This record gives sequence, structure tokens and C-alpha cells, in this order.
Amino acid sequence: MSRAVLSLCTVFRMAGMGLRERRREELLGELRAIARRQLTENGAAALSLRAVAREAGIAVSALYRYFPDRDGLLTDLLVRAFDEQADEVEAAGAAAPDPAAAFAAGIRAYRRWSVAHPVEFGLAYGTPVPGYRAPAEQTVRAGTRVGDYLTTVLATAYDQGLVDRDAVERRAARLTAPTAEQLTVLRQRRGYGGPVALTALAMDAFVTVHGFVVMEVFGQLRPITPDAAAYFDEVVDERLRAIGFDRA
Amino acid sequence: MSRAVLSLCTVFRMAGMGLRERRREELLGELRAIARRQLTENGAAALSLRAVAREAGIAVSALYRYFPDRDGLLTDLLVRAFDEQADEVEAAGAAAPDPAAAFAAGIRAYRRWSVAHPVEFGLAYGTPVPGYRAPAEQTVRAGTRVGDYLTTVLATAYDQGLVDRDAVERRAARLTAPTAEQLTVLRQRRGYGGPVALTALAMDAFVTVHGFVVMEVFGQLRPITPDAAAYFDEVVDERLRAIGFDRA
DNA sequence: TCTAATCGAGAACAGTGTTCTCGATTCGTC
DNA sequence: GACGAATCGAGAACACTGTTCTCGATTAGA
Repeated sequence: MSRAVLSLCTVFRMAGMGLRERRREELLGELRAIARRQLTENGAAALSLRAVAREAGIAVSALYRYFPDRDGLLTDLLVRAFDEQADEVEAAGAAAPDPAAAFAAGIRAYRRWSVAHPVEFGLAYGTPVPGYRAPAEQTVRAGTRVGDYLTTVLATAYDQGLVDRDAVERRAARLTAPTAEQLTVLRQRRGYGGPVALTALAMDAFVTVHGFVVMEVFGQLRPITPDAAAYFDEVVDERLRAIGFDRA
Repeated sequence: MSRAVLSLCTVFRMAGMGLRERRREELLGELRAIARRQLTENGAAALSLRAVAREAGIAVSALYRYFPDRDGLLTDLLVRAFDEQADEVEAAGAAAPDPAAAFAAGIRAYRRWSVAHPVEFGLAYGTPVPGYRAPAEQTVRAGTRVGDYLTTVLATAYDQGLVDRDAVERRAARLTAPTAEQLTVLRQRRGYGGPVALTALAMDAFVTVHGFVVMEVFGQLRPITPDAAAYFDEVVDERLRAIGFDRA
């Protein structure tokens, strides 16, 4: 019978609670921990409510007091995974000396977390889990944090003169009308700074990086390159060079 | 009670068969068609042996005479999807006037098929279906056809002087030792022609394209660009330019 | 202290994949 | 052409799943 380790923040929050609410919070944390362990060990499809209840030592029906249904549990794990990944990306960026280095560090952290947590990554970015449709209102916020961060940090790098103006010019020349329109909408909705072509450069980089990571995590890269780390560095370097970052 | 349409090839093959074998082939085709329709309509997880049997008007247990188990059925559908996609890629390439155009056409066909068949694409390239592990010996052959084709066609384009020598030089300069080693192994095992850096360029292009398509099919591109087609053309054009194809 | 809300347990239902047995049908051979 | 052997489909059964319902026990707030 293992108890879930409670974070300090949780402990403080639980101070002003009644007995019932405290117990609820505690069990909820334990259930999340059990579910996540089963998720990482057996995959998303093998995540069974009955198995979670069995391991927690409670009845299956009691689980429905904490999660609406199986999809609700998956969604809960999904948004927490999203947030954990975004946390690491932002932390890596914050530790970098300047915005340009933060962009590169964020990208590398993105891959690091993904390969370290393949099942969570698959749940977040993989095939829409068969028979499971992630509710947008729950996931969109967490899911766009990484994109927001990378785009924003690139904009401040641009403002500080760290981005090659010629590279932005070249990208602007290749920008087609429909894409420019759509990117403009996205920019003013999210409040991205810098020229449109800069946003396009950020998207280019993210698409390449994400595509690479997807292939690596899902095993499609293995026939090509058993050790994808070195290849990843080449791809990233080329992308950074395209933006005008000499070294990173 | 709808009968599956039999291809001409199948009809000819069935000429020299006994009654039993002919019936088997016919029912097998019908089962595959039913399963595939259910797969595309409801997703991979919702593919139910009992539902297939019900629609085919046979008992569930009878299904086990045609497929070893549920995973076996999924694998069967998977390799057929792989092959169908590779067929379209190769057909598009064969219709192009020269190898350089064939490379571009193959890439575009790759996206076209994927977007048109999102569920099959997800089954082939998405999250290793939860609780389902595709047996390598069954899928590797079909899964590498596209990569083989693109790499080969790029090599013949190189031989015909259609590839910019400077681009290959630049890629060679960025090639790190471990990646070069792994690519060399891959090249001699698959019999790819041209210099190593050329293979790297082919991989770069495929990784970018595949990553893009994954994001588009799985919906991650929607917040960025509702209409991904135009953006795809920009990404592809930039990749082709990197290889030294002016237009395609 | 008493009422109302919350909670966990257990049974039940419909659905799934898989295995087994058992007649019926077809195949290859004497 | 008949006969033993292989193959086939049907049906029942088992273990498992998600989900819902009811029913006492426990806690919260007036």
C-alpha cells in the first residue's frame, strides 16, 4: 500500500480543508499516480479503470466519483503531460543566456522530454487515441504553450537584433498569400511580435522539429538511424542557420 | 448482402482452385473490405471482431479461420495500407517527365494519400496502436517502399546531372561522423546510389515531409493553418530548392 | 442534533477477444 | 464412386472491459 508523494503546494492547499476534501485530494493524487504508471508501462489502450481501482484497493464504481469516465481520466493525464512538457521547455529556455539560445534550448528540451516519455507523447500528439476524442476546450490551452513560447522567444530575439534580417527577407519572399493570411490571423489572436515571415520561420522550425521527434518516438526513424541524437542536431542546426543563428 | 468486388487478377487466380479454396478467397476479400470500412469509419480501436462477423453474417469463431487474432487482422490491414500508399507514390513518380519531377511528385502523392486516408495513415505511422505491436517482419518491407523509392529516384536524378552539386557539397560539410556511418550502413544494405550526402538530403526531405503530414493528419496543424495545402507547398519548395531543384 | 450531501461497495448489464467442442462439408486417395 | 482425413462454420463458454444503479455509511453545515 504505497501512498502518493504529495507536493508542498498540495500540502499547503490542504491546510484549510475539511477531512472529506483532504481525503479526496489525497486519493485523487494517488489515483493519478497509479493511472500514469499503468499508462507508461502498458500503453494508452491497456489503461483499465478496473486495474487502477484494483491497485488502489477501491471498488471500480468509486473511480467514477473522481473521473467522469475512462476518456475523462485519459484527458486528465493528457493535459498534465502537456503541461509537464511545456514546463521543461520553458525552464530550459529560461536558463539560456539570450533569446536566441533560449529558442535552441527549448527545441532541444522538447525532444528530450518526448523521447523520455514516449507514451505520454503518443497520447498527446499521436493517433487520436482510437475511440478517444480529446475535448478541445480542455487540451488546447496546454497544447499551445510550447508553440507560444518558441514564437514569443524568437520575436524577442528579433527585437534584440539576434535574427538575420536577410533570412527573414528570404522567407517573406517565399510566403504565399493564403499562408500569410492565416498566419496574420494567428498572430493577432495570440499577440505574436515581429514580422509575419518571422512567425513563418518559427512555424517552419517547429514543424520540422516536431516531425522529427514524432518519427523518432514512433520508431519510424530506426531503420534510417539507430542513434537519432546526432541526426537531430544536424537538422536543428540547419534550421537555426536558416533563421540566422550562427551557433547555439 | 453485398458481395465484395473481385479484382481481375483475383478472378484469374481463382480459376485453378477448388471450390473450398475459392470460397475462402472470396470470403477473405469480403472480410477485409468490411474490416477496412469499419476501420475508416470508427477508428482503429473501435474495430471489433464481433462487429465484422456480424456484418459478414458469420459466427465470430469463424473469423479465427482467416486471421490469427485481432492484432493479426490489424496487421493485415496495415500492410495493405502501406502498399496502397507506396503504389500511389510510385505511380505519381512514374508519370513525371524526369527523376527530379518524380521526386517532387512522389512527395506530393505521399501527402495526398495520407490526407485522404487519415485512419490508415494513423494505423501505419501513428502511436503504436495501444496494446498493439506491429510485427516487424510483416511490416518493414512494405513500410520502407516509399523511402526506397524516393532515395532511388533522387540518385538517378543525381546521375543525370539534375541535382545541384553545391547543395550536395554543403550537406556533406554539415554531415557528422555518426550520422555518416549509419547512413553508409543503410546505403549498402539497400543499394542506394550517389554520394552519402545525397542520401542525407533525401532523408532530410522525407523527415520534413513526413513530419508535416503527421501534424496535418493528426490535427496539430489546425491551430496554425486551417488550410495546410498552401503551407505544404512552401515547405516542399524550400526542400526541393535545398536539393537544387529549381522548379517542380 | 438533525438533515442533506457525499462517498464507497457491490451487483448487474452489455459489450469485447479468445478458446473449445461438435456436426457438416469438401478434398485427395484407394 | 466410396471413404478416411482435413477443413470449416456455429454455438457455448470464460475472462475481461466500461458503465450504471442502488444502498448503507460517513461527513458537512445549519
